[in-house]
Amino acid sequence: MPTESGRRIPEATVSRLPQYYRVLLENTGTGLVTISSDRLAELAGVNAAKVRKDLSYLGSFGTRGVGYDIEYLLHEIARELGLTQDWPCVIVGIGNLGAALANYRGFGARGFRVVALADADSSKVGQKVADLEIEPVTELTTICEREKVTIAIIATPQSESQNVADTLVEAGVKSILNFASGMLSVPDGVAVRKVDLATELQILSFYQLRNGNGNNGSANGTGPS
Amino acid sequence: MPTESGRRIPEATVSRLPQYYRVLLENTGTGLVTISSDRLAELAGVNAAKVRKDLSYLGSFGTRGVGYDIEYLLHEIARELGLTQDWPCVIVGIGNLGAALANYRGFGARGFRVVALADADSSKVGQKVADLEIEPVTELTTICEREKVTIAIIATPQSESQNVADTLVEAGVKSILNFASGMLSVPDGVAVRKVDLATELQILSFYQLRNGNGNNGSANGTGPS
DNA sequence: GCCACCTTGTGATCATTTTCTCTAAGTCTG
DNA sequence: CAGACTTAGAGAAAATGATCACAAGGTGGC
Ligand SMILES: NC(=O)c1ccc[n+]([C@@H]2O[C@H](COP(=O)([O-])OP(=O)(O)OC[C@H]3O[C@@H](n4cnc5c(N)ncnc54)[C@H](O)[C@@H]3O)[C@@H](O)[C@H]2O)c1
Ligand SMILES: NC(=O)c1ccc[n+]([C@@H]2O[C@H](COP(=O)([O-])OP(=O)(O)OC[C@H]3O[C@@H](n4cnc5c(N)ncnc54)[C@H](O)[C@@H]3O)[C@@H](O)[C@H]2O)c1
Repeated sequence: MPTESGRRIPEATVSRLPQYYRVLLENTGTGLVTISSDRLAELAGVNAAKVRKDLSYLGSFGTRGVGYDIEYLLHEIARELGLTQDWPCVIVGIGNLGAALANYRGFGARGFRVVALADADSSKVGQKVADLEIEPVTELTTICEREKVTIAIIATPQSESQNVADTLVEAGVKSILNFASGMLSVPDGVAVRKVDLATELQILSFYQLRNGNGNNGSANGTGPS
Repeated sequence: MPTESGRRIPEATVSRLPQYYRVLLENTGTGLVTISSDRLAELAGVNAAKVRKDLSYLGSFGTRGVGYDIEYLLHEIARELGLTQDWPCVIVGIGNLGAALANYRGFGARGFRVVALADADSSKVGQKVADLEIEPVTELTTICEREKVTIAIIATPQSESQNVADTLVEAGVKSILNFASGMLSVPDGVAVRKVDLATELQILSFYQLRNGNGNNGSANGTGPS
């Protein structure tokens, strides 16, 4: 059910667009103007046919015999992914991981701006991390409204994650990135993605056992739930 | 090309086994002895038929009319994922993220033990993080051999990640969890999994644009590269 | 022991994703 | 300007994964 045009972009494609985007960005300084699907595929670590199929969902703006105009392609992907706008983010749970994320200057670079931090621990509230003051998690609703937060990052212990998610959803947040290990129940229309260390390690463990089967694991975040 | 039996476990199934494992673990204290595919599916946030299909790849040890014996199922999944053995891990790049990972007591719990830390910054070398002394990255080969490292976690800047990976592969490491954003080229038989914040956020951004399409994003780590 | 009830395991079907192949469209050289 | 060459785009086929539907097997009540 696409918002504007008739084309529907497959989930698998969506999860690869950021990779292409990154690779293209890395090629903007090099004087290159165009890039072929072959080269892009090589840099992104995927199959060239896949690149062409993926990009064809965005429209047909490659030039046969030449390739894709890098600037234009960047612009199109950015538009499709919504990277042309600003997404204010909040991080909930400023422990080991939350603090590292807050200090991470690197995704703030491209539209994702951490605008608030929240924690339940009163001894942490008021402390400054990465120039932001940690606020009490009881104020979460207020914070989200004040800052027009659209994306929330949960880095609390697993036991608290559902509560926090409920509050966030209540406050109108529509996208959640969850670092706690459990599953989150959210209403339709709210997107959740999970990053789970333990899962990743366990998958590696599996392939370690079956070593030499040529299966390279595979990058994250791609598949359907 | 499975190691022992004739059954081959699909990649998609492998990436769900850790979820089942976690859910089952959370149900060991509750006095419950068995669990039905329905209940397990609900707790893991997937379809019941999928649970049964997945588990059927491990063999048929459910009891019709009753469900699966929790202890036995845990044991079987652990065996399949190789969680019955110890996997010594090294973390390379002890910055914001690397330090958070090193301090994280939680995956050390189940077979994954961080046994060494390495960094290129000489001012960090010798410091202690989580009771481990940071060693120079130039010693990486020695460290891997000394500690019999099988899984490496890369948390260096992206620019260094390929170099580090090459060294690790050289030293015989067969599984890499990469937090840097780029792609890693590794020989066949080495598994790489990637955790990329920027990618996750960008995917969320996409679904934020197309809001209300009923697509919940979907959990990570499932899909093929 | 028979019967009503549950729940697994699996063959069949459907959907999605990946890959292959080939054509059409363009560039570049001479 | 013609011909060689490069590369996107699209249709078809193959592979993989999700879901359905139901028979087979097992439990517990009586
Ligand atoms: N640290 C890591 O490397 C790592 C890796 C993978 C997963 N995780 C997961 O990320 C989460 C956080 O890990 P961590 O190591 O940072 O833990 P942590 O204990 O260091 O931090 C958790 C923080 O959440 C806060 N908190 C607790 N309840 C809260 C609530 N209801 N609302 C807001 N804040 C609350 C705590 O005060 C604390 O500051 C855990 O679920 C963990 O499993 C962490
Ligand atoms: N911090 C985060 O929340 C976060 C989130 C997502 C992704 N990342 C990625 O994780 C990586 C690390 O992020 P960070 O915030 O910890 O960065 P950081 O700069 O804090 O830490 C990087 C560490 O790597 C060390 N290092 C540099 N070159 C090295 C080499 N050749 N060998 C060994 N160590 C080396 C540095 O000395 C430093 O200690 C980056 O690639 C970043 O993009 C970080």
